[in-house]
Amino acid sequence: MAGDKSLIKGKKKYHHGDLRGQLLEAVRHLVEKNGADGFSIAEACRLAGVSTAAPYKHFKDRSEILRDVVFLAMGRLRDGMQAAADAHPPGTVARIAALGQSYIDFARTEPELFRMMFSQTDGHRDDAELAETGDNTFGIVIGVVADHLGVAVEDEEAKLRAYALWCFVHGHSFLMLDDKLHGEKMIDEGQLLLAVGAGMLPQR
Amino acid sequence: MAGDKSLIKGKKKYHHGDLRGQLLEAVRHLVEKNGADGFSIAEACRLAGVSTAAPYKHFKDRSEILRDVVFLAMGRLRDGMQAAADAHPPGTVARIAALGQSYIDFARTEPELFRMMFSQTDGHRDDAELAETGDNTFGIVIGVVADHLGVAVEDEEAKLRAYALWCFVHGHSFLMLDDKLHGEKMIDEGQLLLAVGAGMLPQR
DNA sequence: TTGCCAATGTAAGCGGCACAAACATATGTA
DNA sequence: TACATATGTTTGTGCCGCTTACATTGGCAA
Repeated sequence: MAGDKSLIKGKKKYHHGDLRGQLLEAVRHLVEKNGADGFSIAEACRLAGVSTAAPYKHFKDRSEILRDVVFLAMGRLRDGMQAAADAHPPGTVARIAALGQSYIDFARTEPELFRMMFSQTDGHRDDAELAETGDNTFGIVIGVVADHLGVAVEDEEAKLRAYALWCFVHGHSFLMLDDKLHGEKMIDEGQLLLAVGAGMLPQR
Repeated sequence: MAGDKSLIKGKKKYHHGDLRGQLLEAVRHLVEKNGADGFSIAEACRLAGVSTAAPYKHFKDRSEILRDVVFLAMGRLRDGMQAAADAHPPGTVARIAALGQSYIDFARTEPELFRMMFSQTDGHRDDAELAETGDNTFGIVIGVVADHLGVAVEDEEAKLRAYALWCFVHGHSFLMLDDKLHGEKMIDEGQLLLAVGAGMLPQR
């Protein structure tokens, strides 16, 4: 019973236990550390303590590993946004702003992963599961915006405004990550979010 | 004189003539064809008809080649935006919208290159020339927005609105490339641009 | 318990790539 | 004409993605 599941140094077991999960975690960690291009499956294998061929028992190829890492991340983004929205009363502008802030915070906290989620130059553009998760997330935004407008979620203007909000928040996230303003503190993110959430830019 | 500079099949010259330019063009072509990850320097060498070691007489490493490709692209984006703005009278909302449309058109026309311009996970975030070109481009936007507001380009609100516009256009460009709306034709891009350019989203 | 099978690991090797010598050829200029 | 320099090739190294053949393990049926 002593040292049952613990991997005592040197006492490696042939079977890993949860290699799949460990690999996904290792890849996520490496992506965040070295960027989406600056890592290799081989390095993740070293982290997990297995041979470089082991991953191919769990994933078809490198692309599939990345897909799963992205899929997990998209789930976390969605859950975080849902929680952020739930922290404010329905119909309020604050609820809309909190949604956007949650999105931006994710980008700031896990920049390389966030970048990878939207840099899918691979074949994942047609992946049904990924698309569904993304749609669910956008659905949250539409719902919150529709609440604020007092219309049904099918309303075209709710969709339009939700999309415009998404564009704004998405664009700001990337420009921020790329430091396109070179650290200029010219914007009050929270205030701008409130204004955009309310449907207009600040007037003079 | 006959066949002076033309590369007659089999009659290869030892010196290439403009390998640097040809490589940049080859890389640009490959990036647009296969995506930012789906190409190799070696493949570009094959296109240019030289050995895989030749590029290192002109570029320090792969990263520097990509930097230059991106730099050229950023120049074209800037010039295109300037031309688009010049096609409309100063102060008009149409001028603002044309700027944004030019940006979006670039993204649509050269999607992979556009993506690469803003996926710099390499060390190019601190590159002075790149930053300057980007600043110049943003300067165009600020100027056009300031004109419309009737204020100086140093005005904080001009900057703020210009940035908000950039965020929106940038975000829409990426979401469009990633097909996040799955082809849903729910937005009238031109109209939305006009509204955002004027400083507010369409009211019911 | 025993015996076998499927799951899951390793070892070795292939081809491709980025990059580094060392060497070859062309070009411009004294 | 001679030489320095720029620009190309050949050859080689090490890493990586991925494959194939083989080893080990755990679970299940008899």
